[in-house]
Amino acid sequence: MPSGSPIGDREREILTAIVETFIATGDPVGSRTLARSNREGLSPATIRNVMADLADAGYLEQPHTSAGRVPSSEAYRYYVEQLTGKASLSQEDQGIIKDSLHGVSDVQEFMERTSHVLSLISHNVGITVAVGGPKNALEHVYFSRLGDQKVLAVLVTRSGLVRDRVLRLDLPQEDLDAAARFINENFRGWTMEAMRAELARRLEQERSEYDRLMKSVEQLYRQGALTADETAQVVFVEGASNLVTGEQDRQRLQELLQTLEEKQKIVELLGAYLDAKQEAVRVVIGLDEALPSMRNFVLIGAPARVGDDVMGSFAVIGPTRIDYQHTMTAVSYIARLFDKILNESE
Amino acid sequence: MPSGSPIGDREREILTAIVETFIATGDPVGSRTLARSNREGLSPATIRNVMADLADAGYLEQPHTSAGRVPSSEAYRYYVEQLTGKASLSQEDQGIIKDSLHGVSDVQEFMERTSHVLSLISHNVGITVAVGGPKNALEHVYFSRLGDQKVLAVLVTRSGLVRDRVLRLDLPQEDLDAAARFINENFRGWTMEAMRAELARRLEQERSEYDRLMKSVEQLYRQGALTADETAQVVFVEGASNLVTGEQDRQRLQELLQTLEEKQKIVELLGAYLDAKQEAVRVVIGLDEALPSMRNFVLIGAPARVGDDVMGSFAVIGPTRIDYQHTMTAVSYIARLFDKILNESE
DNA sequence: ATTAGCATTCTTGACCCTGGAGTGCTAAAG
DNA sequence: CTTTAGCACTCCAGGGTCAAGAATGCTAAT
Repeated sequence: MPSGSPIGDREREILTAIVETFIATGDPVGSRTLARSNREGLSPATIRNVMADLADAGYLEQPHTSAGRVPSSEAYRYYVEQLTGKASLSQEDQGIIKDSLHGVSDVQEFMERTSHVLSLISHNVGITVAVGGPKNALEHVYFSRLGDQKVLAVLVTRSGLVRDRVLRLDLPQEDLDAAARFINENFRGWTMEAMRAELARRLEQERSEYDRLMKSVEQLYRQGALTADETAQVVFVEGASNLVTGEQDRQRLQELLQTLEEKQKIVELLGAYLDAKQEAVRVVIGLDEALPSMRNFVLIGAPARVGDDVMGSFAVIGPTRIDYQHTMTAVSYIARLFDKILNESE
Repeated sequence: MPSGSPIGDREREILTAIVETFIATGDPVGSRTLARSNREGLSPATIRNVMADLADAGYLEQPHTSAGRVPSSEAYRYYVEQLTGKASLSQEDQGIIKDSLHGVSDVQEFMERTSHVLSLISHNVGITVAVGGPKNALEHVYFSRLGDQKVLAVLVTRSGLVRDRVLRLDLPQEDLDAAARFINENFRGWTMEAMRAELARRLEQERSEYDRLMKSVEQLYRQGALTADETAQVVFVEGASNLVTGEQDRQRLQELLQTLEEKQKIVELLGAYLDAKQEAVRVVIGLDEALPSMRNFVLIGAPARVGDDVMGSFAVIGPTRIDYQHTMTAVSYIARLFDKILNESE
């Protein structure tokens, strides 16, 4: 054992070889097969020794005594770190993306199509989340009386995310129009966050005055007409059928599909792991910590940003033996494309 | 054989018994089991004779020589017709529905939650489609300049369906506002269809005049800002995980899931079978004619209507051995609830 | 018109067996 | 000290056989 340093040169090489052949074949890999495909002619016995070391160090696991080795989560993490990230997306994939996203210019639609595209080119589950985050710039609001006691509030952000909700309010249309005009004139272009803060301040200040306008605004504000925060997400999950090809048994498969149906959970998952600050693609190995049904599944995702605003996220969920390099470049490509398209369209 | 009349009294009884036990157990049912559970003490041999007749008439099928009989599509159709439709939904199910739909008042949200509810209480796939049909009454439109050459058009129907799209247009905001005011003042409450027709007429008429307002309106109209027709649907498919429990093999399961992911196909399917005119629940047996992957699956659906306007449809898709009675009452209950809730909220 | 009896057919699950792949250890070779 | 060859051992996967069970169709008796 190369005591001390966790992994030496030879170990690294063998480890990546194991990970790669396992990803390719799906079968536990043994010393024999490895020896054959290895560039430097190492004998199976040598490899066996190294493998034993790696197993001790926690990088490999044995399904049972006389089977080959399977990479552990640790191994995948290590493997992913090794990846250069230099690869670029194949012409074919770029073509698929271009075709699907042709002419799209608003966030929602981009997200919807993208989840599909991601599932197509990754052959796994493509997920996108659009959050109406507090950093979004307000384009305008619109209120419309729907019937007795009901008001429809439509809120549009600069990037084209539309959020509508029905409120229980009883205001005449003219008051609604006045309130909308007031907000649009004063706050167009503000971030949701800032707008809400300022609005709260003014409402506080002018509390005493029994201004009709401000009263309407206050009621709307209270009822959440102006929120477009984390709870206002739109989630797209596509390509669940790709999971059937995997080697899970029925039960696990069902649990997986169920989990994917719980959009809320998915949003939390992405939210928890995809840091707004980080630019690049992030790979999360060991999803079962958050979601037990996701044992042996990984998340490859990136935040969706326009300039410095985070509009949501892109992700692929697939088995640990996913094609990391390919998926990572795909996700990253799409994230960059998103920024580019949305930025220029403003 | 009771020659002539397709099915006699005894035949009918035995046929329904077969269908029911097959639905309950999922195994091909043989003469022996049937004889035991049958109220009038008929011997297995007698039953065998009848079964042979029914098989000749095309109501039963044999997986293989020495297995029991399985109902054919014909048998299910016959069985469903026998159903009284008198059953009412259990308290429990009503509770689930009430809880999920509490406080919902707009179509979209109703649809979204309903697809979930349907999948929950049917233990199958729940589907809802909201179409912005031409019969919808216009509540109002709103246009907003998004950036260079881009306009966001928001169209709200009386029932709360919101349709937004981005157009390639270059008009100043004031023109957009004027156009919106014009449309809202003149056409609020009209059906989309009528509004579009009238608008087309007026545009035609006033063609010569180079009215700035009408020019804006025309451009918007041309770009489809005012369409909310069949192509503008929102589809919700929920509960695909329920299919895993079925006895399909991997391949079929995957095909099924893929089909369900193709929302467009689903919409067409519902559209093809759910006639707007019919009031009640409709059961379609033999889905594979339209969608090969849907062999042995049935559709139980009803149009979603508010008054006389069709807003979309509710449906459950499940295996032929679904609980017809239960599912039918559930779908019908929801369809009625939809009408009730949406009607009163207007 | 029913039913009992019987030979026949076909699936299903249990069981056994063998081949192949892989491991770990020991001892020899570099 | 590192590498390798050899070998005994373990375990899974697949194939084959077998017996049990469930139904059937037919014939003959009621």
